[in-house]
Amino acid sequence: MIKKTSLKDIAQLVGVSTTLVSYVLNNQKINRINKQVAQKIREVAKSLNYQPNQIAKSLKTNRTYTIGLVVSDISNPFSSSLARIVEDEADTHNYTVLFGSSDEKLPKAQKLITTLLNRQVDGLLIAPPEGIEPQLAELQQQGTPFVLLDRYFPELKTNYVALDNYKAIHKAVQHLIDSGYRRIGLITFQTSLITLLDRKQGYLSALKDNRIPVRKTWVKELGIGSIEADVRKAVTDLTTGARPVDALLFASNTLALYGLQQLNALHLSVPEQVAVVSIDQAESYNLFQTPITYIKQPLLEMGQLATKILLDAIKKNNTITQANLEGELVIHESTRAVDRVTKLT
Amino acid sequence: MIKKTSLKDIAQLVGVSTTLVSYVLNNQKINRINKQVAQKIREVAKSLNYQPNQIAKSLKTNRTYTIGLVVSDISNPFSSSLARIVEDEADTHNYTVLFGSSDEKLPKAQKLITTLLNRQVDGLLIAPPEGIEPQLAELQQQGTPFVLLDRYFPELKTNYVALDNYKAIHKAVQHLIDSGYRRIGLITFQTSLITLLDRKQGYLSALKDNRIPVRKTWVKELGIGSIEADVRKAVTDLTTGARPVDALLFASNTLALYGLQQLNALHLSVPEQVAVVSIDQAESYNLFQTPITYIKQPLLEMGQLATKILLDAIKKNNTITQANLEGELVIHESTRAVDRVTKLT
DNA sequence: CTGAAAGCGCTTACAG
DNA sequence: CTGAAAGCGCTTACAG
Repeated sequence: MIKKTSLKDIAQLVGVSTTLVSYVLNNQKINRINKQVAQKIREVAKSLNYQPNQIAKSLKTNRTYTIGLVVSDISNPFSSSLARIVEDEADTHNYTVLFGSSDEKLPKAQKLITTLLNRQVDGLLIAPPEGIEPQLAELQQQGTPFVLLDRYFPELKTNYVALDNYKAIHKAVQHLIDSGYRRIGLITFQTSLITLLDRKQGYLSALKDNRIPVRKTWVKELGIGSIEADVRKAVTDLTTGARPVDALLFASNTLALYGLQQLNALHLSVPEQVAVVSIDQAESYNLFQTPITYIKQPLLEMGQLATKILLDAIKKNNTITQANLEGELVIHESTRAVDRVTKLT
Repeated sequence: MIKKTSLKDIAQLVGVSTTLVSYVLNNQKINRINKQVAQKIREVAKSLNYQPNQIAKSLKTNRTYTIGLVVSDISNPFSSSLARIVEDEADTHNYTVLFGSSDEKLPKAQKLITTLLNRQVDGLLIAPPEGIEPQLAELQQQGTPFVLLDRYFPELKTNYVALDNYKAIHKAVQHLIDSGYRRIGLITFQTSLITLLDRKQGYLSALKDNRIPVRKTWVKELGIGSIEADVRKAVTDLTTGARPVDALLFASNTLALYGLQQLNALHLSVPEQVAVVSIDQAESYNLFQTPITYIKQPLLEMGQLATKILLDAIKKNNTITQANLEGELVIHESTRAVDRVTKLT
């Protein structure tokens, strides 16, 4: 690697101190620097194609202009869409993004956070897995700026930006009921994350509000592990028993992706035999036989807001911001009201 | 932010020099250091929860253990899948990944590369847009390690890892022909990138090899811009004219995604009315009415190999590695041989 | 208007 | 077996 030009090189060539070069190239105290000298410095810097060493700058200023992004899996469309939004928003403020995937595993997430902090990121954007609370509390104590994304912990007073899950799901279930569906199945993950608890709660209370008794068998809570197989089984169980459900609610895009495949495999028509609602859009839903009704997460707003809150926090704004954004129910063909007679065939 | 503990803090507490602390914590010259002292240093480091400042280390060692990843758009499944693989492979070697999206735009890509280099990344993984050649040549001249991903420039002698596009598409078209299809449309991008030129070439020569005259109208080369609308129009044009094609080949996953939607909209059945092959898999194809035959890019191999080559290059290995990996044709229902009579209905 | 000097938190060749 | 010291490439308070 050829040696890059440094401030010193420029200083020597122009015959001034590095101090001056630094001031000029950073546009500081520019009003009391000799115009000619400044001009000359700029010229030489340009001709040598000077690029500041951000690392050296960081060591001195304690700012890296880098933020860390911890997602569950960057290859998941939810994460990667968010990553793109964060990237763009960060870029506006001259920040760069270092990322990592936790796979929802606590040790991985912990290690990731430590690694990113050793890299001296100025702050963190975290989609936290279960059990990370103690480490978050520690970050908070150390004064490390961070914002939680998508999930949060009610017992922790931290910045976060998430969907108003309760309301979103309540709305979705109400819509199903309004369209004439009564036997509504929910496929979700088994977890203590507030996100999914709220989703379940929204489902339960929407049923209750409409005086529809809930059946335990309608709710399938899957463990992590063999997700695809589990979803397929859950869909089969719910749709092909003696008293099948007439509508299915998927609590995440991954669940929906596999669930829809299974509906295809079972040759069930949507919504005639079973209506479908998914939380989280995915471009791919458009390939399905029937356009899917889904809860649209305000990803753009989530990503931008979270990034802004983080950058504010980095600038020593000490307020705590907690946002539960409203999801939009996008109604498509998959929840069309279906004639009861037809439906029972 | 509370001050983090530094080497100096530990040194003072233990009553030794920072030199010694550094050696111990980095396991260097450990055989000639007093065991007791070493032990004590480790204890204190632990009790103070010492975390090395990677930035300071980097300034001295000229190694950041960070690589830059320039993709076209991190929210595209191709990019994000690759990003995940790169992340994992990099992590194995204690490297972290800084990423950015170029949107296939030259100025964005240039700025990104500069930014990443100012961050002193040890090397770059780049999915290069058209026109970036001069900057790549410059990087090469400066001795900055980099590996091109997915695309490359024949006139530039650089490391790269890409698909053997010519062969892959040739194979796909041959398969269509073997299944009885003769009027094969290609939907691709208008570009000078070798990747897509090779794909087109593979298509043309497969037809030629089978003595099928090529019609210009069968090849749709779309500009960047309103991709979705253009794809939809291209699909409509190709499938609904007086002499429609009997098979469609999509040259990228984005093209296929929109194209399949349009086939749905046109109520065309696959493969009865038109067969479909796509380059690049996407989990989402599984939602389509008919499972899609596609060319499977060896993403895992691509990402891992590219990362390994880069890390080798960073370690001053001066060989140049160029890999054109073979794609696998995964045959599904969408290219099933269809009875000619049925097909013409 | 300009520069010498200290210092950010590390590493490491060198001396003892 | 251990430490003083230089230095990585910057920034910036201070002096003049």
